[in-house]
Amino acid sequence: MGTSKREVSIRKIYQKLYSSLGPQGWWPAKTRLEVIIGAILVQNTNWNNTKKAIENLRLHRLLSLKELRAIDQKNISFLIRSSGYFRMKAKRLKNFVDFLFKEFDGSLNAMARRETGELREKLLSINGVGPETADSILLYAFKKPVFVVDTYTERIFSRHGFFKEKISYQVLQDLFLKNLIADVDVFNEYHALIVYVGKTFCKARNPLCEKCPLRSFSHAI
DNA sequence: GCCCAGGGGGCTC
DNA sequence: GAGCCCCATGGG
Repeated sequence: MGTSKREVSIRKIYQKLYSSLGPQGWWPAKTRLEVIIGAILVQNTNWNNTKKAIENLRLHRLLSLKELRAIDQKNISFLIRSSGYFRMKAKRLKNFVDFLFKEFDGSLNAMARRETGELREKLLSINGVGPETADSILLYAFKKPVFVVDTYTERIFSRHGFFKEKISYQVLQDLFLKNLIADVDVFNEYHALIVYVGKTFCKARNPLCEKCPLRSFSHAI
């Protein structure tokens, strides 16, 4: 399992996915704050239910830092029920807003100017923001060159022989960071394409490998 | 490091 | 209509 072969495959798989599936148009949000809210609400939940919660917040004029700061947590939780774990997630939204006002005077622009590594550490210090959520925010809200890893990434690349045993978030992320040129647009599309393949073909229970664009990569490594 | 709670909505069987 | 899964995380 040579390093060079692995590097080539990481890039070839991206090219294959992009050429067969095209751009995915992520992140589906109108503003930076919407990306952040979506990243928290989508945790362990499908995007459909998350979308309903966001539209509910929009309907109540709550896609605003001022309003989110002012409103009671319980009122938020009622509106985001569809995204599941609604009490927890209302608290997590509040945690982020509190963090932003405490650290950056409520300014996403001020936050965006900080260095990526520092920002990642700060995001991870927020209760309710783990590595995947932090990296999604860095990449999709702040356009920082960070590769987002998720369970689909692990499943797909594990099935294609990149690793045999349980792998840490960091090691999996490094596999991509080391083998790709740091490019926000590529990182954006690659993660989105992986999610699409994971949802559509590489399912946990009934894999549709015969229809997967990556079927010819079954012995990639 | 493992195990469990958080939870609605859609899909499968 | 029961069972499973979904763009995770934190606490014990």
